[in-house]
Amino acid sequence: MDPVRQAKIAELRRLGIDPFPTEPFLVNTTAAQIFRYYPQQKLDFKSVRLAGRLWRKRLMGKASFAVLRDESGEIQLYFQRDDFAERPELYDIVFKKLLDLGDVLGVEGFVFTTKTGEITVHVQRFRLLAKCLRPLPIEKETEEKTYAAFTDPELRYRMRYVDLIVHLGVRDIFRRRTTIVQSIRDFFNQRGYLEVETPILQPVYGGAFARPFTTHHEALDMQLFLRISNELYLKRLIVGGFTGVYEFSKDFRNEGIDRYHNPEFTQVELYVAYQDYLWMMELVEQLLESVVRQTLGKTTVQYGEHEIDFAAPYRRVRYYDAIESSLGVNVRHLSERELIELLHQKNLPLPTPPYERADLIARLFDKLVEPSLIQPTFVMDYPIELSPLAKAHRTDPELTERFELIVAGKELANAYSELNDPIDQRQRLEKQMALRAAGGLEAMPMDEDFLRALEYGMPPTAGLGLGIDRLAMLLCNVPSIQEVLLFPLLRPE
RNA sequence: GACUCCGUAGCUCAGUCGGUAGAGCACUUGCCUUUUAAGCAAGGGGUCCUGGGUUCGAGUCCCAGCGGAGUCACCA
Repeated sequence: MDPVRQAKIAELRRLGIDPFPTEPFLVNTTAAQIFRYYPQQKLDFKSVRLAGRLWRKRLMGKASFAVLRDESGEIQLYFQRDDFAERPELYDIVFKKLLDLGDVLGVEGFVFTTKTGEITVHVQRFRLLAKCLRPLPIEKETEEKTYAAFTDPELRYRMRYVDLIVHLGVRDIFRRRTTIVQSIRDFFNQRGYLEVETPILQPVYGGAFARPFTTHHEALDMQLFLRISNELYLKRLIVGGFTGVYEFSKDFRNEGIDRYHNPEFTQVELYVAYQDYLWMMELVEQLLESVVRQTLGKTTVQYGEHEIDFAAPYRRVRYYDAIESSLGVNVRHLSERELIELLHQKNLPLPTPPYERADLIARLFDKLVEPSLIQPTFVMDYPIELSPLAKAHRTDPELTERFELIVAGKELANAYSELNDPIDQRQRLEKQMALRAAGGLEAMPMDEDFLRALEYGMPPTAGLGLGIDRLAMLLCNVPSIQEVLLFPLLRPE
């Protein structure tokens, strides 16, 4: 804490001013409302009350200017000594000396326009609502230059409250993120799908392939995992008779951190009975077009150097065709040796063993094809080896009824016609376990309860996972996931 | 995990060839009744990330560590 400011607290108390008063301060307008309505309706602004942080002081002799920043924006304040004739120390001492930038302040007065044309609140009374004991990194801007910008990403994320105070644009990002989530929720609710909550603490993890976080329940003396996915629980609900369920799911993966990955992240997953992945593609197009329109008021979004158009329909391309048109080679029937040769040719390292042919192909796709897909593109019909929870393709048993939606070179959504044959499902999971065991990885117990649920019969179902963080990155035009997470994971201080 | 860059005042940064620690903003004091990056004048403020080493002397050079950013790898 700043000793100068601590001394000011003592001085305020001596003057009978509580630096942290209890009484509420009722506001009746905001900075943005004043700017919007005052020019037409001046009479409505004879007695305004607003609250926010003291953001700038331009002190002069008997009159001074200041700037107040509230949630809606900034507005200039005007103080005159004459207004405080009964207690001049309120102006000379309290306002001029004891109030600091960053203090939370309530003001009362009338709106006017200065000679230079700036809409300003002429303050007649003010009350300190909370003292700010640490100096804020307040930026000063001119047309050419920004002074003292608060830019260190670590500090911004570690002290997000300061970042939010200082950078109005950061608040906009998180408002927009909430708009995105709400418009997805509205879209699903309008169609009658049921929002549910399923366990975050799971005795067996599944539904994706990732290392989990492990924890322990004392009373049951039981190992538990933070979910890496909620897929298997939502499918149990389809077995249970719901025809459409979704969940905004915070998932946890014990893996590396980079600008696309945080150990906890958010997906929305949707499962709809009696539908397939072709139907789901159309739903996703409608969903995204609608969400983007509601969030931005149009269907296009600038992301880095690209303008991306979310208006339906989206291009559709089959997995092997996408690889062929990108590399000029049909890789589907190449031998393992030929695939390794191709990876060498393209200067790509091999995956860590044990790997299958499909893993080599996946590497080609991930490194060479996916990054080139900028406009929303459905890549369909993935190899069966890569998709253990997806139904085999109706016309080609080596493929699955699966699509990923790629936007700006990154996976945004993943969907299947869900595998509902319990015998096939068991075999596929067993094969995955065998592969893990061969790679020396810790064995993952089979989710027997999930298989039991399937044995009771799951209707044919279309399932979708959509990455909320990635969507927010796109619609906010930010290059890293940390910018759309209020509190991204950091090392301890 | 590998590599590259970075770490100096509350914030953003400069610091030459190794020779007394700097600027702007913020802060403190004074003047100023429509200013606006307000201005003018004066002033305070440093574990130069940490620990070693080289040197008469290290913010600067070397080594190690810690932290951050980026690229790659891992994450089917």
